[in-house]
Amino acid sequence: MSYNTKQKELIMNSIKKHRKAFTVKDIYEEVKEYTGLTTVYRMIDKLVEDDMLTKNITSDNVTYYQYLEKCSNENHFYLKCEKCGNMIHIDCNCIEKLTSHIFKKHQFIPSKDHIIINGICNSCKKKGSK
Amino acid sequence: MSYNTKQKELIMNSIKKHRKAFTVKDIYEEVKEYTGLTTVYRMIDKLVEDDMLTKNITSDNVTYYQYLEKCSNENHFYLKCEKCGNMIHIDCNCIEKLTSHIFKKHQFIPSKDHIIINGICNSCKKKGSK
DNA sequence: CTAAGTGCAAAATGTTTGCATACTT
DNA sequence: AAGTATGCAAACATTTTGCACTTAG
Repeated sequence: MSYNTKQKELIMNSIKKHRKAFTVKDIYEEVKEYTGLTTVYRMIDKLVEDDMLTKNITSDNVTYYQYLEKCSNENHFYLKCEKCGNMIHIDCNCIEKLTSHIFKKHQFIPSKDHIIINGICNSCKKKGSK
Repeated sequence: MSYNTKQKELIMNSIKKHRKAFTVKDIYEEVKEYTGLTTVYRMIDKLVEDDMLTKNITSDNVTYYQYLEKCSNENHFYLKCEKCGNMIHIDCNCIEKLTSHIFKKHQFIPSKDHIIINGICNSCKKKGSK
């Protein structure tokens, strides 16, 4: 049903190395000697389908992916910095409070896999305002 | 510094009519008799810069814009349905609780303009699971 | 041997840019 | 008149598709 290939292994290794906030290009650059761009796209698409990666597109149209570790708890809550693009994983029950509130009071099922709050991270804040 | 034109007025009217979850195409379709696509892009870009619109790109690469009303309070909190694409505006202090927590405990400045939680809305939930 | 995977080139899509023209003020 | 806005066509970037070829099992 699914074959193991050198290309898949290469791409998977590259993804695991980057883990967070990588682009298709990032991966392709690392594997292009042995793998075509199409294959990278196809594999990343499948990983997103299989919930191994999250896909985020910034307001300037750059698509970032992030490798989802199989966490022990189901919190996948990220603070995403609008300046540097970094996604900071937060393990805090504050998000559970919010999601259960949303579910109960607003009749909406928040997606637990990846809740993302945009903003400015601490180090970008320090670097000063634009 | 800025001139008033028929095109701007047309585009602005169309945006205000749609208000939420519209695409460049949606607007263009409405004004194309009198306005070119480039102008629509340029105007929407400017409105985003000026914080009159928010820009969101879904995981299948569709760019939606949303007109930000000048609300009395500064809550711009949306629940975005991953199925139907609808963005539901929520006026509830739960979000302030969360943002002040994030600010205090996680040294991160959440963007107040548009906080979006993804998930499944009530009517899509009722329609059954895929 | 067969199904799955690959990779090229081409197509499709969405967005931006250069430039000549037209419009506002 | 001067600065701004417009719109076409072309450029661009990213992603997808068709198809012949290769590879894993």
